[in-house]
Amino acid sequence: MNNPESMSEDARLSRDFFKRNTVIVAKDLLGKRLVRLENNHRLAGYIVEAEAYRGEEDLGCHAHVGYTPRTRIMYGSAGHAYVYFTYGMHWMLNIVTEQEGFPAAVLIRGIQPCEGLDIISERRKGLPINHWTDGPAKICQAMNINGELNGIDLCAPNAPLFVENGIAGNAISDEYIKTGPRVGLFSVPEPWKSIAWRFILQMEVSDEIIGR
DNA sequence: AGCACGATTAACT
DNA sequence: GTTAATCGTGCTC
Repeated sequence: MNNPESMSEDARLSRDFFKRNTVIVAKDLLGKRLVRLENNHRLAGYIVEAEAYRGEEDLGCHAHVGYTPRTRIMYGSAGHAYVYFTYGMHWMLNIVTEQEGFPAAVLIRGIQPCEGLDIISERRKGLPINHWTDGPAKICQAMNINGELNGIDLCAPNAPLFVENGIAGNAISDEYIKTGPRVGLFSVPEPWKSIAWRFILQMEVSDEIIGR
């Protein structure tokens, strides 16, 4: 990471980035670029909202039930995709974090599209641009992310899905980051229901801001 | 084998 | 603000 070449703004995030405390990773993912390659298309968007789900202790985390076929991926090594199906119709994208054996992941809840807008608009037909990718299942619809990508390594050289260092290694100032309770945990006991592990980027991400 | 519920979304009143 | 859509997962019988 000390090599200037690896700090270029388009560098893919390494496994070391994800292999840290989940709450920190969730916050640090704000402003990074989520990239999806399919066929000859490149779709991308800046991550503007993310949530941390951390360990069996966290009663909001799927892994609170322990190691099952569904939670298996979260127990694996960092930087892998945990894609799951819910409400009978929606896919959700998470990125596995922390040490192997400790189940945790970051849920990607919102992105600001920046590449492949024609395809994204086609897939989100009829809806206004600000509602194309402002929810976890909407991102998966827009980027064609489904169970086939569950368990893939986002740090592999040929990965069809990965995250790029959108802001050239610079952290975003806390004044632009809003925190709050995670969404949708209706029957989860406290303190997990209210813990402020949701992170939202409050500013519009522009090429100027990220120094391109 | 059956059941309750879900890290949601879109359409509607 | 309310609600239907729709099915995998984990738990109980």
